Amino acid sequence: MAIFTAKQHTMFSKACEYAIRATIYVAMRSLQDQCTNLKALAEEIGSPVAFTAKIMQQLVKHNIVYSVMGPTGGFQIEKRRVHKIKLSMIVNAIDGDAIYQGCGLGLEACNALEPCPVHDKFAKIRDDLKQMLETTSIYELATGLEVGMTYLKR
Amino acid sequence: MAIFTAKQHTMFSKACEYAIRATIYVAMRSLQDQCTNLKALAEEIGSPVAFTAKIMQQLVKHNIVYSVMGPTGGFQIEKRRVHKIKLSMIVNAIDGDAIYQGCGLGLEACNALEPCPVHDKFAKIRDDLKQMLETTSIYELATGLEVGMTYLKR
DNA sequence: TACATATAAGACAAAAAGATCCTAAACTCT
DNA sequence: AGAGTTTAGGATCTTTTTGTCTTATATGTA
Ligand code: FES
Ligand code: FES
Repeated sequence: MAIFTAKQHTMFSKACEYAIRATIYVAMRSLQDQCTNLKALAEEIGSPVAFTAKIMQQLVKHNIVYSVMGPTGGFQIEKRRVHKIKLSMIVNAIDGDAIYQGCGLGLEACNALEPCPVHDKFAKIRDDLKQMLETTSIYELATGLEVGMTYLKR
Repeated sequence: MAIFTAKQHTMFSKACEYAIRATIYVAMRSLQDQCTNLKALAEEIGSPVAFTAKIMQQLVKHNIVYSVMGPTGGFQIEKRRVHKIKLSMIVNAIDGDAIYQGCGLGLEACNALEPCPVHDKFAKIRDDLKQMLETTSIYELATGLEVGMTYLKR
């Protein structure tokens, strides 16, 4: 029937996954005063080039990275801003805030006064996720990548 | 452009949200030795009837609930099984296990030996979520609903 | 200035998710 | 047995997500 087969719902959308990977890579390059062009970026994070272009446009609009057109152009982040960019900013720009603010069972809004059955248990996880996303900077993620301890593709 | 506008990626798919709400409601009714028919169920959890039918079919296939056809028929759970049904069983049946087993950045598989940049921070959240889903029974969620402390729709 | 190269933007296409509809099969009750 | 009710299952439709392609715009260099 092709419905309900081999689904794999993930924490973030594909677009958001690419966005986070892209930002980390651009950040690492930016810390070395290097601009990153689209083709190289997509290659390094293992994402489809044209789709990545769309995502980068969004990140530019949300002031997460800036872009330079023309030869030698590409995407970059001001060095002094790298540590100010948190994961939550990227997730919010691409996926919205439902993952760390919304009701786990999809009710109109999470409301502790009229909680859904999973509210207490879910809110704990969700708040931890929110805390993690809001405190984790791209800087710390980029440095791990720079020293070869972490990977952006398999 | 209609792309990248007002997205709200959630923890679970819509189908999974309905599945969890439905199972909790059917469980509550089952604890009162009552069968629940599709129309009433969809009404109580605020879900589209036909779509809910598809979801219930999946839950039946995965032995989470059983169904009875014909008048006085509907969905039910054996009383003694209610406490054995964990949230993880429903999530796994509908959304798969990626949410609590997969890599947060969408890499082929989560691998601590070749971790993605967010692995350490993400694994902590994900393992807490897994633990929560695997230990939370539908029984405890249904009892809160029964005494009117929790709600399945707004 | 001309040319090459890079991103921006919009249209378009394919696949998956979300939702509906219709017919078949099972069951209850008269 | 027959009528009415309820779930099962397949086909179909719509919307969103994912992804591609083509053209415009900006910029560095000869
Ligand atoms: S009401 Fe559902 S998570 Fe708070
Ligand atoms: S490798 Fe990405 S979460 Fe483990």
